[in-house]
Amino acid sequence: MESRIERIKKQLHGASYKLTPQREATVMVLLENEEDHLSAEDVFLLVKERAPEIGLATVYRTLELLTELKIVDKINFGDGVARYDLRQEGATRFHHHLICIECGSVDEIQEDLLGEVEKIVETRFQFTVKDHWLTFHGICKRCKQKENKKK
Amino acid sequence: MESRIERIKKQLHGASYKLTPQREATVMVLLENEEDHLSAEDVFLLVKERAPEIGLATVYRTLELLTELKIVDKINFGDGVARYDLRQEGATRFHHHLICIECGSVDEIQEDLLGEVEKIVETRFQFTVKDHWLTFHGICKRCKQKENKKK
DNA sequence: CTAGATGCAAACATTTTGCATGATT
DNA sequence: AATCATGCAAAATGTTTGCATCTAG
Repeated sequence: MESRIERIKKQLHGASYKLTPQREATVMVLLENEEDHLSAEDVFLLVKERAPEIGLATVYRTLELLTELKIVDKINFGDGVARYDLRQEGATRFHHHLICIECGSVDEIQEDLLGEVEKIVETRFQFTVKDHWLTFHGICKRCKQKENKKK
Repeated sequence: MESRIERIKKQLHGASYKLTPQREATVMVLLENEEDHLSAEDVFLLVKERAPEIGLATVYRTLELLTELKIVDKINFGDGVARYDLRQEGATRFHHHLICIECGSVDEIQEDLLGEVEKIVETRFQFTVKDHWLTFHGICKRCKQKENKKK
């Protein structure tokens, strides 16, 4: 069984990009922090732990590369910082996010909830959907529980 | 019949903000370009036409204010620039966008297509939805017509 | 009259780029 | 060996802030 990291490496190779230690370390960091939504700076600091000589510019260049190859998605939650999120293997659409306006947590929804909605968009607006970006703002489960305990 | 601009002015007043000529000019520009998705710089240049002494910082401060009052929404389509979009009067949710990956056009969908999806999120993830942000990437009607003509 | 708003310039934060050096295929 | 990738520093971009001045209420 081939591991996820190996497949990503092959993807890089396949697109005729060199497999440098810096790129490898960056991919590893992304895999190990799949739950998080790391900024370039975050990735830089984590990569630095295992490859201290790496420069921030290289991280930016690698993340751009991975975005191009659709291995990661670049997201922007409104603060001025770009974050990078691994795409599920084989997924044709980006996953959804739940952002809590109380605690700032970001949860992911892997299921695609937009099948019907995309059909409507395709027929009613004659727009061929290639990808989607859906984010909900609201109150998360955990904060609601906290609220209830107070009462 | 009260005009939209007057109601916005009252909202400003109501929140005890002063109604300066600069703020008025900024709101006018937003109303006159409701279809567009103007950046702060865009707004600045347009406001400058009618109030040449205005400074960019004031535009930023006004746009922040209007965002706070939910008169406009601050959006980020992935390029590093924040754009500002008037919210429909009385709308509790932000409207959706269709971004064409061919020509870069941004169309708006005012109808709320997410009623059912929000219900699922509320029950399945116990997340109370306050607002949503939905963007589709794909090929717009116009670009598809151009494609067909070529054949 | 006074709190709040403005314009300007400087500061900030993030991201991009130029270039000489270094490493991968 | 040749091409592509890297690190560093400088530059570019977009946004925010400090402060003296001004103005709407």
